[in-house]
Amino acid sequence: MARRKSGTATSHDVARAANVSQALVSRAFTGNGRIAPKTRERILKAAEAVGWQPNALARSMVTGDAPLVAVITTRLNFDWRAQVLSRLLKAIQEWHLKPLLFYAESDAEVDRLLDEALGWRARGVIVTAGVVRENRAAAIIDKGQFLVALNRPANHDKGFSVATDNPLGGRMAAKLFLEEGRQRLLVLGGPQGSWAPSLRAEGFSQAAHEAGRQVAVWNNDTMSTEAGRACAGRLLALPSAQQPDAVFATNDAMALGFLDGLRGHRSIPGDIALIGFDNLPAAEWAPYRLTTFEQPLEEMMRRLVAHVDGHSEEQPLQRNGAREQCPGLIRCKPKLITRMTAGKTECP
Amino acid sequence: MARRKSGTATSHDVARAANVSQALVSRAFTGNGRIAPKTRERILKAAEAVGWQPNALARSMVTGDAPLVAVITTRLNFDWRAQVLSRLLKAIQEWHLKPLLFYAESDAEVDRLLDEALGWRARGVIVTAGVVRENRAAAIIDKGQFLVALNRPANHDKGFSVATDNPLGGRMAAKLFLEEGRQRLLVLGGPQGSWAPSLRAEGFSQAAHEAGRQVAVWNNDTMSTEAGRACAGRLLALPSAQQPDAVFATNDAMALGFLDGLRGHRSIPGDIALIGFDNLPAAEWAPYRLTTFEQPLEEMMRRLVAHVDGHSEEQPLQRNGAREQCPGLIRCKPKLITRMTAGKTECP
DNA sequence: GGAAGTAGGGAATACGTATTACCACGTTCT
DNA sequence: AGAACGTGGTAATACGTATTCCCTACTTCC
Repeated sequence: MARRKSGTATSHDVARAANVSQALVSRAFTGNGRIAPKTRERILKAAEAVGWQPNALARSMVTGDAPLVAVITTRLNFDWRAQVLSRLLKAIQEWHLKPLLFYAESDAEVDRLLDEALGWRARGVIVTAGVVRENRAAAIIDKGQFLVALNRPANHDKGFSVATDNPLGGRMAAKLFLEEGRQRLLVLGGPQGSWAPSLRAEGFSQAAHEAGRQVAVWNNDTMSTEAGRACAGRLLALPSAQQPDAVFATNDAMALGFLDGLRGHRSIPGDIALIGFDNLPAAEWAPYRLTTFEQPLEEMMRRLVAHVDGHSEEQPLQRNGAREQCPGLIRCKPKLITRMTAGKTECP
Repeated sequence: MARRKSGTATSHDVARAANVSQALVSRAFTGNGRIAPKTRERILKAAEAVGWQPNALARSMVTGDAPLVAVITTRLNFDWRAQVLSRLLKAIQEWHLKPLLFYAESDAEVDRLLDEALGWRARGVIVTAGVVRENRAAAIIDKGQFLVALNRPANHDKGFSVATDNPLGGRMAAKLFLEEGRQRLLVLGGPQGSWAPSLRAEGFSQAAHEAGRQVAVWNNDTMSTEAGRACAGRLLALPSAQQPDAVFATNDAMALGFLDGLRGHRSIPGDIALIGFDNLPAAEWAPYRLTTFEQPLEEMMRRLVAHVDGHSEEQPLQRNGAREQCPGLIRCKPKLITRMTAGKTECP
């Protein structure tokens, strides 16, 4: 199990090479104590020669603070996750923190991974996949670390959750359909108990109900393109009087598959209008031209990292107590990207 | 800068709570020394009560071995990178290592990030983006750490490179076109000096030349869908006598954009056959049905991690000295996925 | 010219854990 | 019964760095 015990140089080696004490080597690299510029220069050169640089582990131990952030993620198969992770990594890097990644195949693994993350004494944990059980959330926060959940509940009073304003997105989609005069509304939802997709569907349904329209909801366990294609088949099998003329897919993957399933059978947006969610790159490709919502990833990451760094004195844009049951929730407004599948005045 | 100095519990606290020495607490968690099962149980319970678990940093320091792997990555915008990273993270996790991610926006940043990675005394570095300069590679390997490059050269005698057999893929594509009787061949290449795309293009050209065919190569700086679409426009503007009837795109992103650019103007594969590389999820979507090469990611990751863990006694499948100038190169065979755009007997 | 102050640098210690050396005690074998 | 041995545990030390406290020598000011 144990590897090399001492192959690498230490600050003492550098000290010896530069004819100074080890303390000075440390000072040369941290810039904390008093040191003459000339000797500092000499030490840096000696370190270069020896091929040494500060051991981040030892440094973290003595300062009692490791510049690490744990990030819980999962398979990057749905593209959206890749978009999130990409910008998250960039934001973390710009904050001069190091992301330690934990890959959770299932929600059940999250607990164990959180424990491992705690073991590294990271500044905190960013959860982009899975569910954080309340007692685990408490364990993290009670130790003074932070907990940030992305598009999911933090499950703790002092937890922090950054999310798109999902209900608002749903309401906006419904509003657009109603303005177009659509009558029979359908939602392609996520799994039972999911957070973001359910809130999108709820917002949509609520706005539709207020306008006196009924809404059908079809839940999907995977939210994949395959699921979207299956929904298209299900729709085509319906008696024509019951067929929806407007569909709100709670993510783009489903919307794209749905479009493919309808291709050749229905005209879009003539027969059926469609709105997605996420604005994946593929949404603007020629065969799709999908009207969808862009989540303000830049803003979300900014707010997230701000909280990470203890700047949690943020003014939450909107807090609402009852419905989403998450005190530390920051919601960012989604932006409608209008393309061909909905919202355009029907062109010749 | 400095955070909490001592908020968290230590093994001494646990020892006190369980009425034992600190050494026993350590033994209870590592299972290394002799300890009575009964007291071990008691200690574990005490730790649970105190809310303590081993400090991975301190542990790494004393054992002289941190179970960390540095991973250099970049923007996950081209989907392919997401596929790679996803499986890489999974493989690393299964190996009980922790991936420390470094995000490089440009090749120039890689040097600095490698230094940071060295600072964490990781077991080694996995490079999936950017270029490793030779002196940096040497710095890593001379310290006894490993260096693995994915689909790029390791730039060091003892470096290790896991890649698809890119030239083979190119040759296979050319062979398929030739069997179909295609006459005018075009390659959508990558940037000047790129590694994998260039090898694919070279393999293709070489096989074509052996059969007496000429090959045009169009280089693309970004290899994005937009670049592919631009190439389609360029092709359509050509005099019809010069228009290619077979195109090998060195990645799927370009192939997909190329298809979109041709849509409505040319019939595929009647007028033009097309082969891509990577087998992105979108390649099998209804509007594309792209014939392409799947890279054996599972195998690549397995070999990669095997090397990471010091099992570098691997028998390289194929080593070739001269052409690719990389002694520790492992090449895995790409797999042709035949769909509509090439290789099918043209169906009614 | 002496006193006060300051800059530069060294010795020692702490961080939290794993591990080695060592000790006490009970067991087994002759 | 005495010796050899195994078991369960403790004290002390090392890992590599940051930091505190202290000392020396040099500057500056009256």
